[in-house]
Amino acid sequence: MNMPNIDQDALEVGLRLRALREGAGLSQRALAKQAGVTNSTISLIEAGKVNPSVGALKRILEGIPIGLSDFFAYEPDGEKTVFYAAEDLTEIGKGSLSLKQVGANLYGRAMMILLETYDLGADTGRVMYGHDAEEGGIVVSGRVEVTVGEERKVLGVGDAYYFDSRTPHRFRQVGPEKCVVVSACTPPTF
Amino acid sequence: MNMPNIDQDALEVGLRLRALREGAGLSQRALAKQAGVTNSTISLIEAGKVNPSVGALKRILEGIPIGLSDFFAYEPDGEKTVFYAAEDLTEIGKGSLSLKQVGANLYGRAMMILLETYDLGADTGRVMYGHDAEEGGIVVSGRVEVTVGEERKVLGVGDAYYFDSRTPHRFRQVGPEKCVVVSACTPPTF
DNA sequence: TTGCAGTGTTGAAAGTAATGAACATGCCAA
DNA sequence: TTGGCATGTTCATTACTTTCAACACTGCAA
Repeated sequence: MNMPNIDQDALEVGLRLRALREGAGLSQRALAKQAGVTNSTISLIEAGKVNPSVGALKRILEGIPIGLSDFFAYEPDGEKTVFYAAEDLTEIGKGSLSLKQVGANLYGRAMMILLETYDLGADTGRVMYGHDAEEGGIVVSGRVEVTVGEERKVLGVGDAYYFDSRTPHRFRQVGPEKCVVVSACTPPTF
Repeated sequence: MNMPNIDQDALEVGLRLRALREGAGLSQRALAKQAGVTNSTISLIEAGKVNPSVGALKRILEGIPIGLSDFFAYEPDGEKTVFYAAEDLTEIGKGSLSLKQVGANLYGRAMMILLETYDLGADTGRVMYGHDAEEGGIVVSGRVEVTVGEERKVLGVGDAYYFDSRTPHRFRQVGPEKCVVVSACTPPTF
């Protein structure tokens, strides 16, 4: 009598919750305590054996923390996507640095692929990512000065880089034309 | 024993569902039939008397149709937001036309405010929005040629426009510098 | 009026999620 | 080994969502 896809949805929710919880470094009991539910509830949800109420899920997600909208932003339909038209890239950039992401979100992905466009004079400033991740890329057009730790180098077309995101790093456009870089990085652990 | 905010959340979900259902022009029974649940379920959810399961809510929303992520994108926390830092604007642009939206979504809003940046040569092409809406804006820098219906005019700094979105319209950057426009438009009715 | 079709609401019963207390397992130290 | 402490899992009970059927109401037509 029950529609079979309910189990499918419940399992999807469960797998996602487990990934997020483990990514946050929390045990079922730790998250349960913070969320005000029992560890059984989380266990059953993660195993896909129940179809949680939105209230329960909301409280649990608050302990991670993540919002319901972001949680559901990863929908099963999206995971089938393989090809992306150029205009379908998700724009996440700000200012003179344009970042176009392949896919609308990172959920379930091991990598984030970016098309980075540095306008003339674009400069990320010195940034220090706190999360444990790695990133690398290849320059497609223009030139960019890359500083990683104590090392500094101007990269041209075809040049590449790869480093640990925890190392302080900086990108600065140089030369007369915009710089385009295709990069990849492991996502921040939730 | 129960936390009082559960009822608050359930009511929030209910009010939102009712607004969306009525906006879609569906009766409780019509939506229930399409979603594979009973009208009682929808009635109780909308009244905030129950805390629906995600499976039930997902099936119901599919009949509207709207996804869970979009449904929850309107969160009570978000409605308090009044000020937005420049870098917090939501980038929704594509290609040489950058669109930065004030706020992450339109739910509960009567208007969408955009910061539009047209790169050199940027051109929207002739567009025809099917929904009943109105839009207007003021040029902040640069120059843009605007075509609305049979009328065409080049707007400079301080110039403005206002028209019905259903009228075919086109924006094309002209002159030696990028063009920046602050615009507003009424959102598509859900 | 009467009947009919539509609307949303409300009861008791059926079905299911959440609880609380067990259980099994693995790891580390004494 | 033994104990202790953490992990995730399972089961019967409790609590709640969902259903089914009935209800009250409105508008419209015969």
